[in-house]
Amino acid sequence: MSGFLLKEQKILSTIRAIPMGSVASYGQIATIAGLPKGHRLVARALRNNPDASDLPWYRVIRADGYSGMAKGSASYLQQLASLKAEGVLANTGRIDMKRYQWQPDMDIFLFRPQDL
DNA sequence: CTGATGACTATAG
DNA sequence: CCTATAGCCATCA
Repeated sequence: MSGFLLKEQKILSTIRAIPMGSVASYGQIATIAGLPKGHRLVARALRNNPDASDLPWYRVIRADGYSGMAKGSASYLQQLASLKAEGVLANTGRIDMKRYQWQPDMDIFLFRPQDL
């Protein structure tokens, strides 16, 4: 058994937590899953589970706001269609991360002077 | 063991 | 806006 499988489950769980109408970057998913340097693992986890049910894989995009899929591929087209259906895809074909990037309860990341 | 690869990213010019 | 580069880590030849 590889420890990677456990990480993979955490990654998939995190992706399942992305709310409708929001998107997350590979690096963001990795960080939330407890793998700050695991962006590559997120990509691998998705590649290993292309048909996992209950997995909104299309909400995972690149940090620059574009799809990571090969342009023109079936997955690429499906991802764009799904994102457009949720109303997060701009006419330019690029996602406005400032507006639609998933913002979970960030309290744990905020600077809290009273804790120092 | 070594080097290449990938549904990636941040930074620099 | 663009390209180049280093860093990343599991997997494969």
